[in-house]
Amino acid sequence: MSELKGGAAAPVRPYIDRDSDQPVYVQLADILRQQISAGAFRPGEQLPSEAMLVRTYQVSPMTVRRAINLLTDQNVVTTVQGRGTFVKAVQLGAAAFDLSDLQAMFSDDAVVKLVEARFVAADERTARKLQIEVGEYAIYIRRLLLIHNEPAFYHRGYLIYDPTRPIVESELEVTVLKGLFDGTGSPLIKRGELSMEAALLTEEEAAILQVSLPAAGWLLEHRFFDFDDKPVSWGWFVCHGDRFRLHTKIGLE
Amino acid sequence: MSELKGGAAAPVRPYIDRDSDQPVYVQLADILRQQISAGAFRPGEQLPSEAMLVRTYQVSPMTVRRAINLLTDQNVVTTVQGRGTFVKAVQLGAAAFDLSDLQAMFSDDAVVKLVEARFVAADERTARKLQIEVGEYAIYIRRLLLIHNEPAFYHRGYLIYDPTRPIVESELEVTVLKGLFDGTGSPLIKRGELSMEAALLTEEEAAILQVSLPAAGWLLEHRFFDFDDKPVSWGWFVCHGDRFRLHTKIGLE
DNA sequence: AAGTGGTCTAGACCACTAT
DNA sequence: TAGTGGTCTAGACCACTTT
Repeated sequence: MSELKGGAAAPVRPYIDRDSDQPVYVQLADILRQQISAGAFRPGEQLPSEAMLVRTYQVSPMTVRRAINLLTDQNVVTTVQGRGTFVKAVQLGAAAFDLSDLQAMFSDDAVVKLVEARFVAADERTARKLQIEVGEYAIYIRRLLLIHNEPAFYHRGYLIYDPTRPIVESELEVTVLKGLFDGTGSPLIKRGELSMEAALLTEEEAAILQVSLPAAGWLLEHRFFDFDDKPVSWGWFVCHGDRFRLHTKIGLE
Repeated sequence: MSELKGGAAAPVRPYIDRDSDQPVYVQLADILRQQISAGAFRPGEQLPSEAMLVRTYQVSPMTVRRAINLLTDQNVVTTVQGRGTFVKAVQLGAAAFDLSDLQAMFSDDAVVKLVEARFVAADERTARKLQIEVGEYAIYIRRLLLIHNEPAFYHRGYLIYDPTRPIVESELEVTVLKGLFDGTGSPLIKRGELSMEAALLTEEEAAILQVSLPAAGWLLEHRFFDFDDKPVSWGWFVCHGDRFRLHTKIGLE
């Protein structure tokens, strides 16, 4: 009867199913999101008040609150105290690219080949980044990450050399690179700074990645700190531009 | 007495200030985060149970819940029903780069110069992307974004031509580009797909951006959909690799 | 004054995990 | 069985905005 379009049933029904395995607040958020998506509330427009939603859907104020909070977290609506809840317009600046695609590549058929590992005396920049003295020793490592036997990532980095902390040995292993992505890595690391750049590959980088020049690539610079807030490593992942893209979506659906 | 290190006072006190303007749940989350950051709970270790926190800090279960939820949202802890709450290890794969840096550039001293706008017959790829027929007309626009009078972004794109919807005129304006970033843009757009690539600039791109070849740059491809889920535009922002970097942090602090 | 979102309570009940 | 997180209630009180 109410099937306006003769297709599949609507994925979200406009009422709360008390026996569902989905929490009520998730159901309510889904209902509202679906209504916004269908155009019932346009960007800039006001949603029904929380009190109204409480009456409409017969749930407690706290549950409505949680549903609305979900939508604010998802960048779908904004709330203004004393005024109401409003639908947000799509915002390019809110787009976020995460490294899960990269993570997927690592969990694949990945093999790390250690190209070089040696002690080096820190130059001015390295010393500053690792917060050590110029001329102090650090460990310089170069590694190549092969995926399906093809060179995919070239990693160079400096590691703090501290005989009292056995972080160095483990850092050389494959597992650490993987662990960095999936969170099974060293519990000694407290935080990290990352920055990403698009740049021309150097001759060395192109040679080791087996691409011909000129070529563009990603440079992912990273620095990690321990729980004393002291740097433990600084380096770059380099990857040919053709080898991956970052993807994301904004808005609804 | 309890000043172990004779420095500044600790920024977060290990108790709840009922008169603070910060909500209790935020204060509690801060306390726990600070304790984790200080090494009181290491990655993998278990936090005190919620019941324990209720007793310790004299707050209601719901308030503890909100504090813990904050920390899970911030990727600091994970909860496992029936087992407990555990500190997360730093996870590279969870790193997310957002375009707020880019947004900042747009809100600066930005001027859009319309380079070209004309009707084109859609080729196979354009037709597919805009979900129109091959040979149907679309609008092709090229724009240059100047920041402090320097060419910064080169934007090319195809727009749906639909006389019934006056989206075209407004799309040509500066405000739309800005609005896309800050969310004041068209309320007609429901969602978008974005993808980012590192690539060599073409001769045309390099010329218009006034850089010499070879050069590497960012390609930000975007496609936007209206509330009928029909594509309204498809295009790319191109930018010289030196002109910006993406930054982010993972872990605590 | 009336209406809005924001916080917080003090419990109840449930689902899951360990022992 | 005891302990854990997860949901939900039915209100109270507050801060803010609009009329």
